[in-house]
Amino acid sequence: MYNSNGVRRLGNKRKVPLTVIKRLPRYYRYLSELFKNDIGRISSKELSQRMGVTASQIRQDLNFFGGFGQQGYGYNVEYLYNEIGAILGLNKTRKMIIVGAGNLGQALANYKNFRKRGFELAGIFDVREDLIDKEVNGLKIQDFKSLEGFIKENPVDIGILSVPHDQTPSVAEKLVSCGIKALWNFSPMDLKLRQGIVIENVHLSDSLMTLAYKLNRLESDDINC
Amino acid sequence: MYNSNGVRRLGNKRKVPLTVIKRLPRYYRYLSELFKNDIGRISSKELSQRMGVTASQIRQDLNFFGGFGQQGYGYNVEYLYNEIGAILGLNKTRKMIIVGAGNLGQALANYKNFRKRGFELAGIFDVREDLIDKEVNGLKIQDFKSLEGFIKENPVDIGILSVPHDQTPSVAEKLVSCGIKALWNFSPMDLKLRQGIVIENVHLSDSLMTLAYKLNRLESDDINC
DNA sequence: TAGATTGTTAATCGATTAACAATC
DNA sequence: TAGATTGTTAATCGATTAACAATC
Repeated sequence: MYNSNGVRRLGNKRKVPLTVIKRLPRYYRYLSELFKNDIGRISSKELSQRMGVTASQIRQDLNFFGGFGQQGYGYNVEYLYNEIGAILGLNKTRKMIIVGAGNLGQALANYKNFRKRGFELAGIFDVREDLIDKEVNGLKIQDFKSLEGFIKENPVDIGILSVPHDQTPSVAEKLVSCGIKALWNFSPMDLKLRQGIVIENVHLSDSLMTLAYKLNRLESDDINC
Repeated sequence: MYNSNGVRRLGNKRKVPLTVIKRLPRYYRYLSELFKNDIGRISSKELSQRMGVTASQIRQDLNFFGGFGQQGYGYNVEYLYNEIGAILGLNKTRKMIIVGAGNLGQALANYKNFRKRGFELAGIFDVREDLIDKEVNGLKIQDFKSLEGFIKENPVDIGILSVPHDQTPSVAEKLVSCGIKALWNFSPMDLKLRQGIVIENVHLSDSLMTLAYKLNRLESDDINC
């Protein structure tokens, strides 16, 4: 089903652009803060000022998913917070495993916020003998060899890849062959995604390089201007 | 100085959009791979196929910074690699400190790739008594109280914030008051940036929520289509 | 030279902002 | 009711893609 611009529609709705989706977690964070501070309602204008975006953009973004506000009133904070959570799928629990129990893997395993949002760590795996059986946040690191068996016994939604660079493709392949459909990739390498697999790449070094660029420009502006 | 579209120009050049800048590290990674594999030259077409973007976009992006190619030949891999590195500022060493030596802070401290790109870790700080004096990647974790004195003795370019959520604003303020102009922020909170300070936020939970959204949509597409 | 491929301008596409009728 | 603020359409802006003359 296509609209007049040739854009695919899902059911009755336009396909939501990725730019919009990436803003949802940010709205969610701000609404969470408002809710914590017992603020019951908010207008797009007020929220736009807090967030440093336009009110138009907020209303446009939300209306991809439905009309959550009320003319003359604005938005009910708790309601909108829950709705965005539901859109993001935070109302259903997602089981995760970590592959690669080095520093980063262990740091992620200890991250408390995930569980709060409905993400549950089910297992941690590594190939390194000295790490196997070590306990991290209440879970014993398991031998990577037992991964396949584990996934057969325990359904897993999300695979977290915190393995060294050169092992990323093969580990990703393994996870996908075990039926995992979502990969959260921390290696500085883009994973080729096949149909039916979703991926989020977290390229820390890209972010640091971007920061270096900004700093450079800042310094040269100081000199020139 | 402004061009016909009213866009500010820097010297003779248009201001480079952030979207373009964020793509530079990715070009840099791909060129690094090509260089490692002894590939001496590449055309925008060939590179576009490897990266899954259009050749037009590559040529447009590069031409914000200058003409690095040659008609009929393409781009010299080593030259372009070095040029992009220079644009990103990777040819000058940047001193960094980490504030917050929890799991994430320690993971970052152990990250080997940073040094390779010219980022040098100069210090790690925390308030926790049990962490102070612990050695991480050859550096002793220092008392947060000694931060100010340390920065006076040792010039620092980049401050890495891996402290708990609620301490982020005050620590950021402290770093800025000590003269640090670039912050790499890992807390799930946007830092308000004042004039003359540059920030990169790494919101891990935002990325995970985006992944959850994609997974949801994937599953509902499976059912509907 | 002929073929290849850039740098750059023009055309298209998509995303953001503005405006306002609808309505709480 | 009058004022406020949404949902939505229209206008603008910016980013991407296409096209091609320049030239190696």
